[in-house]
Amino acid sequence: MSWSGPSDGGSGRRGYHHGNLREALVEAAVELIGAKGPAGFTIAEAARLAGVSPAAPYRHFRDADALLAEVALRGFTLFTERLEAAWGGGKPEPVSKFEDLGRAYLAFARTEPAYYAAMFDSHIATDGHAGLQDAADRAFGVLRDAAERIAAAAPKERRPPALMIALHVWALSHGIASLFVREGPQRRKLPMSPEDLLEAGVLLYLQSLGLSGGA
Amino acid sequence: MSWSGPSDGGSGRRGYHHGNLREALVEAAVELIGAKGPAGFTIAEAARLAGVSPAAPYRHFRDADALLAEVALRGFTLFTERLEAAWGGGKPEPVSKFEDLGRAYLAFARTEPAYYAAMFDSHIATDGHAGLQDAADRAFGVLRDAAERIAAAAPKERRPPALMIALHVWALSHGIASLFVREGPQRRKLPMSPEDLLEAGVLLYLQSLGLSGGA
DNA sequence: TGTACATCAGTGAACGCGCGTTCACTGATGTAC
DNA sequence: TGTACATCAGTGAACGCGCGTTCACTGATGTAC
Repeated sequence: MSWSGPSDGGSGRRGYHHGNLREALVEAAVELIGAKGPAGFTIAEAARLAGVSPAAPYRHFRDADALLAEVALRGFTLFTERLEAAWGGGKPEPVSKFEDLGRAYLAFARTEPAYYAAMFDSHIATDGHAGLQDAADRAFGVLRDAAERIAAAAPKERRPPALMIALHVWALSHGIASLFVREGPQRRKLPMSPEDLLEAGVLLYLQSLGLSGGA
Repeated sequence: MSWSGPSDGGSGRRGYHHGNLREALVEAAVELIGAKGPAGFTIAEAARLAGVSPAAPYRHFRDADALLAEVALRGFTLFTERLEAAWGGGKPEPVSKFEDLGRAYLAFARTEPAYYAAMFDSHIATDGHAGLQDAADRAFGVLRDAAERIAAAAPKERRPPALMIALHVWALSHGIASLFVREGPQRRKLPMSPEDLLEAGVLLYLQSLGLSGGA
């Protein structure tokens, strides 16, 4: 009955050995986190979702935390890619590309709530999960590089510190994403989209630094 | 051996009946949330901490969510008080009191991490917990009123919308609190305190609106 | 003031559940010769 | 090319655990008369 060789028809399972269980577990974790938040996922349920016995995950992950950290790691990597793509080296026009970067931040929180939650809501201890801190640093690095480019437009003697700009814009983006994109009692109706709110905030901010055109 | 009447010496327990179990459970929940996050607390452990059988809490709370919602509710109320005290009606000088308001926001996140987590990290559904949304609204109201007072300083024909100011400042404060005050892989070393970062951001922002003196 | 009674708040035992983790095992895969 | 063997990845059964929730109960409190 099999026309397709060793495959079993799309599940990825190849008989007794799964073939790609590590990937399947990460995908399952993402799905579960998306459905119930970082607290609502368990190794056992991820195993079930991957169609495997509850002992199997331990061949690939030390414990639930390690799996969660892997999801966060991939989340930061994906996040970095999305931010880099949006920034695009700041060409052709840095300020408008900087706005695109902000929009990409919110878009990520919106379209990848599971990754976003694993990255920012799971409160994983960073030590013991090598690479996680680095991955988070790389994501922030995109923003910092962009801020450097933006700051460079100011005359040298009154150039604002790029790191400060990056921190302000990051915090504003994260705050808007947390308060107005995600669910919770703090969420409220806005008279505008989160994207527009962020754009207005960033433009006003850059304006006060003399880095953006007019009132 | 008892010099103090019906008390049993400080635990609040008065014999068979606890006397104030509802309060004790809320306090226990706050303590547990502070120690392990909103996900790491259970009704059973709160009962144990209050020195009571695991069935007792059900006389006071429908389930764990109801207890968590009560913590969040009290958190928002306390938060409102702190913010109001810091703002102090904007006297004597609105802009500097507005900065105090921001500092109070961060101070709350720092000194009351359990309440802060219950309010912003627990992802309680707001429906079914009457009063929670209102309490959150009142906290935001302090910020919105302050923003209105600040905006009123601008000439009428080019006065920025106070709601927008309130939303921007709230998001910036919340972002800084989430990223730089609380633990997690996203937290990084800052070249300044979160308080100074917020103050600089708010001043620059107000400046672009023509609402603050300076550079 | 005393007594009977109603109400209330907490008990403790019990239940079923799902989880994390371990263990000896076994089927599948890859490799040496 | 074939065979023996080592290694690897998943099995399934089992364990102890703590949780949420229920139940009939009982001790304490308050109140009517």
